[in-house]
Amino acid sequence: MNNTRFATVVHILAMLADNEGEWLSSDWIASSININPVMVRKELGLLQERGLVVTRKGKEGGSMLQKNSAEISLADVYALVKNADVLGKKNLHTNPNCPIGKQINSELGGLFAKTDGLVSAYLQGITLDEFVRQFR
Amino acid sequence: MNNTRFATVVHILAMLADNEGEWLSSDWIASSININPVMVRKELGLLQERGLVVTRKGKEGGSMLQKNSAEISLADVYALVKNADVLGKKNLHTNPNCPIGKQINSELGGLFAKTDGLVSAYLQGITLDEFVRQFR
DNA sequence: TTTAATCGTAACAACTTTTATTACAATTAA
DNA sequence: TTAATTGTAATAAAAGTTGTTACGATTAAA
Repeated sequence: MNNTRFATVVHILAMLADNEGEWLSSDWIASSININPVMVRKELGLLQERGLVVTRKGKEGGSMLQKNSAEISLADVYALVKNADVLGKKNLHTNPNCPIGKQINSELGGLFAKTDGLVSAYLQGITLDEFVRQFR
Repeated sequence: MNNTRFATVVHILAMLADNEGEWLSSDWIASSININPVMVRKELGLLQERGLVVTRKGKEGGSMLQKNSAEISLADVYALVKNADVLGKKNLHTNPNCPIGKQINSELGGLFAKTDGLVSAYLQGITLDEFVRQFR
């Protein structure tokens, strides 16, 4: 991946986990990451959809974790931000008249899936709680 | 990763492995992938630097494998095309006055390195020979 | 009831990365 | 000498990423 979304979402969740029971505003979180608060709100929207955080609008609004931080894994974050396979994209339009071109995408498909599975399984074993505990 | 370079380089190597001892032109290889031959030549240049292929210029020129396909692993390909970590980029400029902002990049650094290592180790165990053998 | 803070979201701009393409000098086998 | 090929620069086009502004809707508190 060539973006900062995983790092951003982990940062957001780490802030929430470190301030359990408090409504943190997107502005406040953004100022720790040093990015635009709109970017934070976009990610928070996805985190809400997945039931990981709950958000309250209006004055004194903000977000907090909806689940215990021991019940959130980094694989949840990965699934949220994943928009490409670990090994990248296939070349669509390979030549069907070439033996290699004809079959390679099916072979690459299997390889890509296994590689992604490996990463997800690894991240599944790391909870937000464990990750944040390192900060203390 | 959000590009096709891994798929492209594997395709190139698969073609060369499937035609051992023959000089394949970048045009010929490109026509199987259905991309521009210049893209193929760029990747071939990197493969040469790493001693994986040898290229001959001029008429009847082209490329062939320099190593046995059983001595080339997909980790070699990954190392060649890798330009970002599996989990993406860190947010540089995090707030040093925030306990999370201050430490998160060091924590993420460890996580990113372990994840990348996992992928490389997996790919290390797959040779080009094995991969190409699937086509037969 | 009013005010002020906050979210949600659209719209757009700026920047970076990726891919495609053209062109041509240098090289080499026939 | 010719024709095919590589190497590479230059540039353009497309796609992806990040930053920013703006503003309506919502909500707690004064």
